[in-house]
Amino acid sequence: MPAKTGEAREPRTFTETARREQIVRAAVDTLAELGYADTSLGKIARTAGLSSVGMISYYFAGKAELMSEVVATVLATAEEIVAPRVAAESSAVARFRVYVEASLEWVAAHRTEAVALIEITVGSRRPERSDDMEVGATEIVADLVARAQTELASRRESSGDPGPESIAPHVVAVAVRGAINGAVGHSLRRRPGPGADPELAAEGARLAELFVRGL
Amino acid sequence: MPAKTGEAREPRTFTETARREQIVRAAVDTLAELGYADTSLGKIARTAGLSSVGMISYYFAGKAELMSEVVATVLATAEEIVAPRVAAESSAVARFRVYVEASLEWVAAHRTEAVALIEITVGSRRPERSDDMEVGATEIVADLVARAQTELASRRESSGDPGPESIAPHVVAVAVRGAINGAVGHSLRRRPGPGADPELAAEGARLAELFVRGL
Amino acid sequence: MPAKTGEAREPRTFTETARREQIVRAAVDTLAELGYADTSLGKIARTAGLSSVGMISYYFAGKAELMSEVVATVLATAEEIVAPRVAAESSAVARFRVYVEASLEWVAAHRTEAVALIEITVGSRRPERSDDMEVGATEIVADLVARAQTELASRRESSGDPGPESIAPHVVAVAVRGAINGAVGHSLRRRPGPGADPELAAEGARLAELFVRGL
Amino acid sequence: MPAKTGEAREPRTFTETARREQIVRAAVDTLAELGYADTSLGKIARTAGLSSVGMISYYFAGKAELMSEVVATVLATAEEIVAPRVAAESSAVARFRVYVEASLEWVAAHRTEAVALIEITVGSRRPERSDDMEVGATEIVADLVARAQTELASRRESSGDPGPESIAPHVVAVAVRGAINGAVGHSLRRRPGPGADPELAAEGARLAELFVRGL
DNA sequence: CATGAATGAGGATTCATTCAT
DNA sequence: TATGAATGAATCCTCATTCAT
Repeated sequence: MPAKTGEAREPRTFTETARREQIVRAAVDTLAELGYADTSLGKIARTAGLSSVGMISYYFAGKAELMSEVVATVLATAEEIVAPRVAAESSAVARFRVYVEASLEWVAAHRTEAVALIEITVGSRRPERSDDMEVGATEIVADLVARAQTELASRRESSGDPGPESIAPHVVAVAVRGAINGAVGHSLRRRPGPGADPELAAEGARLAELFVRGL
Repeated sequence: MPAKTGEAREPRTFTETARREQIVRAAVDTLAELGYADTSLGKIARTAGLSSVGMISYYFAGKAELMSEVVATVLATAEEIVAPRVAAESSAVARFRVYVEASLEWVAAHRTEAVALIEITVGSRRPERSDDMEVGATEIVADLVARAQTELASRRESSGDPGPESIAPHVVAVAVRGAINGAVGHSLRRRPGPGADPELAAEGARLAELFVRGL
Repeated sequence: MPAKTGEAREPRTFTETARREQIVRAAVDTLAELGYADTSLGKIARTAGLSSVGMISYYFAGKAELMSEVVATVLATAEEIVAPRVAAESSAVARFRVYVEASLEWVAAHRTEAVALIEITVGSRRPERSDDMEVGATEIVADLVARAQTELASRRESSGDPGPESIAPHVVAVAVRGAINGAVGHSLRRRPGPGADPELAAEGARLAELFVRGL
Repeated sequence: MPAKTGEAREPRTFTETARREQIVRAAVDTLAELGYADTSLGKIARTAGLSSVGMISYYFAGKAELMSEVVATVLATAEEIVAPRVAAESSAVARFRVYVEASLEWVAAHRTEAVALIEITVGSRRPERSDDMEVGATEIVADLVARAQTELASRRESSGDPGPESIAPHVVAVAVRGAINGAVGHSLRRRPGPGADPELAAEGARLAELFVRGL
């Protein structure tokens, strides 16, 4: 009975950690391939090369916990890529631009993970931390947007150009997040199956430019 | 033996049409409430007030056909709203702007249908006409974008202002579609349950402005 | 989706009623043969001669509902036997005596049902109406005891004999119920397997006499 | 490789004995709390604070052996209390009376153990020594009853009072055992959860009086 | 001594579909 | 037209047991 996660941080043995990772990876693949509705523990077990479905139940307290772990794991890898690149920029506008670019690059390189994330977010009604994730992401973007707008406004002010009125950061943030997710879906429709999509990465700069102009 | 297909256009009697509509409506409600994964024919039947599941099987060849019908029906009502408003505009930029506004207005007024649509699109991997729908919608938007960009370019040319380079219409289109769908998801997270979301409608103009600036 | 019982009194078709009875009967037999812990829907289905376990789920909302139905059904047949015989007596002491005798006669003739009842009562922690049943039965007996004691007291009073102090009706009632259930268990240990136990019926009069003396 | 049997009387090391006791205690608690049907080795292990289920399998040959041990252990403690008190009495009637009182006192003080015992006896059909135990107990009581009846008869004879006919000792014994077990069940229904039930102890004298009158 | 890994069977339940009426 | 009966697969999960370390 190892699992039980969420409550206490029990020490994890090596094999347990390895197995959990293996299962999470298989879950990601299965979600991306079949969609949330057709993803069952049995299919995941088969994908993982496990003989019994019970093995998953042995390492995870239930389907919900597995899905939560998938969300947490995938989000962590995404943040690992995006966050430092954003932090490295010195101007607010650059930070916003890099967020969009880096997000699309991550999504291009980890399309499978991105699809899995979206599947869980949309497919599952019970909030398994995935709602929080989209909410959290949107708030982060809204903050980036607000700062970029302030920066732009002060630049214009010094040049005597009033410029157009700012669009509510929150609206821009929702649009940005939607555009990123939409790009993933579009990519999957254009080029089904697993693997990266270089075209997607190339869209990053253009998408960033699109939104920067809109600020 | 009525239904059975979506291909052969058999004449439909009155009660048959009524029943199908009733079932489709129940399917939409159920999808929006429970999500694709938890939507079963049984649940739909209960929502519809039908005592037997067999009734659905009687009018629809299978779950897939019902889902296809849901997609088709919902899409039709959306187009009914958006298309004429777009057509009524005289300039290409106005048409693009109105597309975004009208889309968000429809989505605000028919949130349940919009959610059902997204659920089917994302939740199920078997293409039940919903992929075609998103592909088609994106193409339409791309066309609107391209024409608006041309119009803007010719205006600038006549004023001697070269202006910034245009962003690939296709990229903009994907972003627009994604932003619209994202707004729906966000609205649902912000205000769960059925019913319209006025806040959503109010975002339309701002979202449109955002993208027009980006053109 | 016929079942759903407990909430509304839906009309029952003939086959449905018949099937439910068949399943309840099989459940009683299985409970008596294997004990609560080893009684599964699968075993019940096999006993009932049903090919699929799903059939039970089709007619009962769940295992709990089936168990409740078993309790209700068995209790009803017991009451049908015992209640009128008790009511037919004119004196309170006779009513108490007949309650014990009739109870043991029912238990002797329907040993299987009696065992099933005890199995559910003891084996299941969630109160599926079976706790209420034992509580209710005990209260009824306590009432019979109290009235019989009053009657005996008034008889003694008229003869000038004070007699011994009365034992709390509630204690007697618990003892009576326990003795009846204990007799069932003992009978099963003495003569395992299904079928009636005439010896048990014969014990009724003696058991009744035992408790009447104790009043 | 210690346990493995209940037959061979291998010498037990200290830790082994301690572990077995710990597990048995946990089994008793779990049985009383969840009932036989919901008691699994896993639950017992958790109750015992053991991290692995395998630990139980290491010390007991199987679930059956553990249950047998539970029965044996609990019975031993009960006998330890009841037997000497019975033996201390000089008259047969007093011995019978004290048996009932002491039994209820033990049951009141060790309600958890008593419930566990009943759970195993009733819940499981495979005779795990628990049948023998109830059979044996009944025989002991029957003997006490017979001797008490003889004693009473000889007393009456010397006073010239024929008195009522004796009730078969065996019937009385079954009733007594049933009443004791019934009192436990009733106590649990009245006051769920673990811990002693003083009310139960108080019933002992009244229950004893009830049966003595009946002799 | 003790643990954790692994397995395979069996648990209840839900579901889409077919069929007879 | 419509209903309810029936089926069998598939779902998630729990369990007792065995095994290697």
